[in-house]
Amino acid sequence: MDIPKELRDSGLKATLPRVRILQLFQDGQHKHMSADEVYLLLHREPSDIGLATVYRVLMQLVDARILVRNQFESPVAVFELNQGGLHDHLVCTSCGQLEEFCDDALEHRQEEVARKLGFALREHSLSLYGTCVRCASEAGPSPKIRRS
Amino acid sequence: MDIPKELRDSGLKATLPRVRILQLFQDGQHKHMSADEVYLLLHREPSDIGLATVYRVLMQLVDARILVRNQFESPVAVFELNQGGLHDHLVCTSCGQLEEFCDDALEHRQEEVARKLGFALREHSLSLYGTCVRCASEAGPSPKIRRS
DNA sequence: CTGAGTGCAAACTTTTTGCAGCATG
DNA sequence: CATGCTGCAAAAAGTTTGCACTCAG
Repeated sequence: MDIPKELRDSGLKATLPRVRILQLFQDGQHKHMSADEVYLLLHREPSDIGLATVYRVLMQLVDARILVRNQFESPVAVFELNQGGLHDHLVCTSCGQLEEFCDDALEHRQEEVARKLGFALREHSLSLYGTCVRCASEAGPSPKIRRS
Repeated sequence: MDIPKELRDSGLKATLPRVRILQLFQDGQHKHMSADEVYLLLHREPSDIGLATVYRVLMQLVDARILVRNQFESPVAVFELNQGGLHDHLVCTSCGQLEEFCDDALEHRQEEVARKLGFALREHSLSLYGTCVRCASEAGPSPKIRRS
């Protein structure tokens, strides 16, 4: 899809930082990125886009519903394309591998629980933490995630 | 339960900061607290417990499985007593009201999904966001949560 | 008594903001 | 060419750490 157009359709000027950042997400190389990771990727080739701009652009893209912000366990926010559905995550606590999934039964049951408690459900965030096959089979996988 | 004993059973000396902090949680007045809230509550009566100590104690209590750390939408970590089960949350995005629940069907289904994707599930974090009855009925409820 | 624990202040990390200049539409 | 956007640097906000002193066991 034409990125400048997509931006303009959302009421944003198609400036270089915005185009480059959105491109990073659409390239699909890295589906989940923190502001910092975006900044580093941008600067793999010379660029003078500032970190503050990265934060501003990410926020605008979230407001424009182009991206979604996730706040897994750590205090760093992580962004990804808003692909409707697919907002649930399964994180390997050994290697950090991240799987996405969308399960209708789960979504359904959540609706039900919320209704039972008198809430109108608007959003949800479900993250499962465990060990992926690869790490489970290895003897002592080095924990890259957090010390907690 | 005897708080000093509970601490010693976990291998922690029963020091004043630890006792007072754990007391705050067991009093049940505030089930969910950030480090900052704990610090403020402690200082409602004169006290020289430092914020750094609050953070250290909270971390130790989490390590000791007495507390659980939650990272809802915002970047602030929120702590609560580890009551086994009951780890899911329903947050009203208008007034901030927080309901806890535990739904076997959901837990079960999560296990299943994880297994299907080849993961050994260890933990999960589910947060539902919506509008509670009270806020839904009011005209324009003031959003106290965050602007995102 | 003695090491674990503490208070304070300073460092760190992540994110936000103020402002003067730049570039898009 | 006007305003929205940007880069930089500085400030916030949340959390962690270094160090000398204190207190629980």
